[in-house]
Amino acid sequence: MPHDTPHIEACPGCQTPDLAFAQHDHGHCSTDALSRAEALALARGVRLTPVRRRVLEILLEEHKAMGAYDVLTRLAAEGFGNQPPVAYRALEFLEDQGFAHRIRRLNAFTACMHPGEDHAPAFLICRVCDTVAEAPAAPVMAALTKAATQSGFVIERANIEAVGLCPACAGTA
Amino acid sequence: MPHDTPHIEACPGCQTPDLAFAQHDHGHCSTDALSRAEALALARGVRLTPVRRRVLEILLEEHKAMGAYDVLTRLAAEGFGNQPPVAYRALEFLEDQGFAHRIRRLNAFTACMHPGEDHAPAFLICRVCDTVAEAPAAPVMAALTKAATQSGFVIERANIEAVGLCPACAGTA
DNA sequence: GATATGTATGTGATAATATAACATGTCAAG
DNA sequence: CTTGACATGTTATATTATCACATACATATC
Repeated sequence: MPHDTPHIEACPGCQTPDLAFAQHDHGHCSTDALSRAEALALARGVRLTPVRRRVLEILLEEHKAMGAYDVLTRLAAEGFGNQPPVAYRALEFLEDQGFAHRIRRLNAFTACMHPGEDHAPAFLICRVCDTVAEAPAAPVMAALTKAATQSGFVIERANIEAVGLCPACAGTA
Repeated sequence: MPHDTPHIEACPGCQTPDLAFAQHDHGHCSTDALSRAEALALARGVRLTPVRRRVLEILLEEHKAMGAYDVLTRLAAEGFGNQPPVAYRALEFLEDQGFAHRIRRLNAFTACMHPGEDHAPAFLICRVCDTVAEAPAAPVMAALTKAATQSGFVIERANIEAVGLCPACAGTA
């Protein structure tokens, strides 16, 4: 494990969804997520190749969601392929591995801030500044699972996305 | 009110998400939703024009989600316009009025089964038979709102969509 | 080291989804 | 009967996503 200092101590803010909205040491935030992804890939025997790694880095630059074509533009500028499948494949890999999430509402992707932590995330999307935060959604999923179970429905995957105003933008308005 | 017999008595199954999954009097189910929409449109002073009404009828035919282009094909065959905006505008109107819902996961639309009831729906999407059910999501929304509020985030709209197996398809497998 | 095998990437083409912009038509108020 | 607001039609185009096939690269085996 590359984490001799527990994540919770190194970056307390990372435990809360406030993180994305508040000022924080984003450098740590992103390098931590990246090193976690690297460790997980190693452990799982999957390859975090240059394109895949670069896409993750790009997604990690900001707490925003990026469209596949935005990612592709960046990749192309850096000498990777410039056709859509290049971006979509890398993004699909990252999503499969839980290193990134797809935000259906935005037709876009965002880096996972807690790779490997087996979380059921809900996304809080600020419609003003476009910041996307992962909120802890265990209680939300529990309620959803309960409702589904009552109908005999078996949930395999769920996406929970909320659009609204982040603290900063709500304050300004 | 066009509902002298309460909906709950006329169609007990309609109060539960089981509805969409179970055998039921779908004729009642759909004419009821349609007449509710008509009444609401009248009350609100908005116009349920021929195209809009027809799109709602089409969506009401089944408990499935339809893509805008599928709707458009049907409209065109019936003498309405055959360009995408025709379908998208009608669908947008229906969604704005709460007569239909957009399922982001499927890039598709489904009729609302409880128009006017001010519900926060969660959708249960069967990946085998494509049935889409509206589950009561008040507890889910409550949990989500709570999580958001703790971060100072103000939710304006949310979409909650789950993919999995409906009772029938889960039984078969 | 040569080579077979699976996986990853590159590329061209195209499919599927969605919107912009503007012209025309319709309805109801004044 | 005209005006203004809303609705529809149509052309064009933007955006998002996938298919199909060729090439390259890693690693396991001989």
